[in-house]
Amino acid sequence: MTEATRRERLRAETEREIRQAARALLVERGRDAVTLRAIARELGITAPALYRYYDSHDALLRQLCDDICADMAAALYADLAAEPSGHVGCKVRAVCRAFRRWALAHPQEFALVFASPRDPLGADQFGSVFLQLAGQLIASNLVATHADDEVPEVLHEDLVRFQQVLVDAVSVHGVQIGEDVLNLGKIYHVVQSWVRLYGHVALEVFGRFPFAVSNPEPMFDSMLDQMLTDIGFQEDDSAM
Amino acid sequence: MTEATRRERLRAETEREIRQAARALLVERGRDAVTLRAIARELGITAPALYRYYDSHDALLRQLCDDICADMAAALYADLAAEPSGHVGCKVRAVCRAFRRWALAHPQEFALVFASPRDPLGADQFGSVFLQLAGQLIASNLVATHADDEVPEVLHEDLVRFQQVLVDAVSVHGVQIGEDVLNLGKIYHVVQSWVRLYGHVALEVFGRFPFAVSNPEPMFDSMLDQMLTDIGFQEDDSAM
DNA sequence: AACTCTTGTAAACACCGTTCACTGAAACCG
DNA sequence: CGGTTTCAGTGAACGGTGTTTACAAGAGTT
Repeated sequence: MTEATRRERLRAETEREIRQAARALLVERGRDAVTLRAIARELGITAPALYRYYDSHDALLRQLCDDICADMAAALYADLAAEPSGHVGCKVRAVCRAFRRWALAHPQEFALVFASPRDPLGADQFGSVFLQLAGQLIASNLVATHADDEVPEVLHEDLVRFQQVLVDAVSVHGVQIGEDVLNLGKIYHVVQSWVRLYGHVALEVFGRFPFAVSNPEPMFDSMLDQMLTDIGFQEDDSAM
Repeated sequence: MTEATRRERLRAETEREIRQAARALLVERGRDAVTLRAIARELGITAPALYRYYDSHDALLRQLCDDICADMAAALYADLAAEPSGHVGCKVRAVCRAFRRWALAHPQEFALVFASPRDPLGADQFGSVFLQLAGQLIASNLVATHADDEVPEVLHEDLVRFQQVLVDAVSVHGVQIGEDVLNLGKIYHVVQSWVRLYGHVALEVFGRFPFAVSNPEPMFDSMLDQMLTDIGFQEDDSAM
């Protein structure tokens, strides 16, 4: 079972503790509290020892981002699995709600991952969750279709690339979908849905709605209904 | 002319320089570079001297936020004034484009103001610009109307409050609008527009689109068209 | 047993926010 | 005018930070 040497096990254990301590500091006392010395203090070692595990404070923060994304993905998949309905619209709704719930429950993590003017992409970061889900769910929605000519011609190039990204992301999980199923009209609405989903959640987490919303949840659900309608799902289960 | 005493003039001048230096540091080297000592160094004074002007580093950062918002508001108003068309849809488009342009040109400022898990509101901060514009522009759009019963009943309470906020914001500028003009359907779409506008801009600034968008501008314009259609403006000038 | 590799330490450097006792000049007042 | 108050700015200090360096000591290898 434990093929690793004793030293490797200890190292892995320490690294786990480092991540755990960093995460706890972020959650409990904010981004600025995630300090090499604070982490080391938590583990009962000295700060320079952490350089045996990470090249710099910044590298550790990047690792923290990856951990957060992985955890969020797990939470989203869990909530998706807990969704009893096989109806695709219900699944999309479940994931979107899970995203909002997660963000509200983890504001510091959300801010770190989703709202830092960082390196170009981070595509493999959080995106993969949504890519896979979006690809699968849309591929399984064979009913409603949009014509490609609904979307401006200037966008075609980018949307075709995104189409490929979706197909690739899904195929990693063994599911094959024809490109004809995932036409540009749908792709466009997926992007628009991500804009609205992210927009609402970020505004709520950062408290940047133009007025104090006493009960944002129905507003979110209402937006979800509109999103699903736009994307081509029937709305007959909008009360769900 | 200069009613102020010599000392008051010097103080005001120094405060101006502090803000200016802080802003330059934020723009050129990021949030973490906005340091009391760095600012003082720039002015040729020592760090503790800054405590004669601000209670703490945090207070200075808050002031910086306010400055940024004021500047952004000025930029938006300027772009609005530069819009030749009297058509309301064109004005809305101009302001939304100006917002995107400003955010892309000032990513650090945008991140500081719009994406920090801060104090509850900050409503008077950036919001006022949009509130006034939204109120005025919508009030002047007497053509298209939405029925109140389009929006879920659960949202009415919040939307009525926002309605009042809009009316107040506009009345500060001397414009009076009847509450019947600003019905709940429109209000709801204003909020939804803010969600999409903020969502797209934040995703673009933070590089968090699910794929590399080579040319986001047409996508933004396309979204604007959809927003304006949803909000009730005619789309006959969508090519503008 | 001798050797290397790895994980930790302690000391140091330069930077940070913040406090405090102080100086010197501007402003005020009798 | 002279004395006094107000106040912007200083220098030293405290505890905190990221990071580098030289060094110790145990684990693994031969």
